[in-house]
Amino acid sequence: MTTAGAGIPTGRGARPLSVRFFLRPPEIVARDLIGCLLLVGRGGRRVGGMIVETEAYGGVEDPASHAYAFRRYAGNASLYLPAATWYVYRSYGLHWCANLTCGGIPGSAVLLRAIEPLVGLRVMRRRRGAVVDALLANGPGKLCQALGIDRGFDGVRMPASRAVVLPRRGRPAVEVSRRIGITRAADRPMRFVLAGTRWASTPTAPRSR
DNA sequence: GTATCGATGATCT
DNA sequence: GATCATCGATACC
Repeated sequence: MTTAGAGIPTGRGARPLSVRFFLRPPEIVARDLIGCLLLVGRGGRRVGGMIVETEAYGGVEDPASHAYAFRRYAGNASLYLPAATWYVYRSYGLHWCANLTCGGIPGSAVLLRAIEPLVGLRVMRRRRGAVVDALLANGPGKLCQALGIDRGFDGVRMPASRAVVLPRRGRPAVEVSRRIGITRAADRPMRFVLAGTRWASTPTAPRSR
């Protein structure tokens, strides 16, 4: 079997995460996604890496969620689709942010915030421009740019040929902190970071806004 | 290393 | 017209 570093299986022996994996509350899914391998694209253009930072959004019960109080508009329809569906939206008018929907709470999802780049480094470097590898995918907008995730992924259910998540080995140490860049429900401990990683957006709890 | 600030424009009200 | 689940540059420690 081939690996992509850190003992992560990338070859034929690895099965993608099942839909059942995502049929749980977003905090559980967000924590368990840390250490998993995200792969996007096929063949020579396949890119990806180990998930090192996520945030949980509690759907209709979470004031910070786009689905809070059952809000519905054209752009957030995917949040209400079944678990393991991509919800991709535009942030600040120019960046993309990628989520995977969860079960337990309607409209709940996990925001993918950072990966350790492992597969397709040349492609990711080209997409991101001349930046150091530490800045390739250490933020939700940068992650989407490096992986080529855009609106075309919105509403697509996992696993799909265009993207898969492979399980991790073991139980990595995960640190919990406040979510980044939000004002409502900012105190909730719903951000998850692989302990000791240098690939997350910020190593410690972020500033409060 | 951490904090602050302005650009940015699609999306929503 | 207001609002950002951001980014990158800059200033400072």
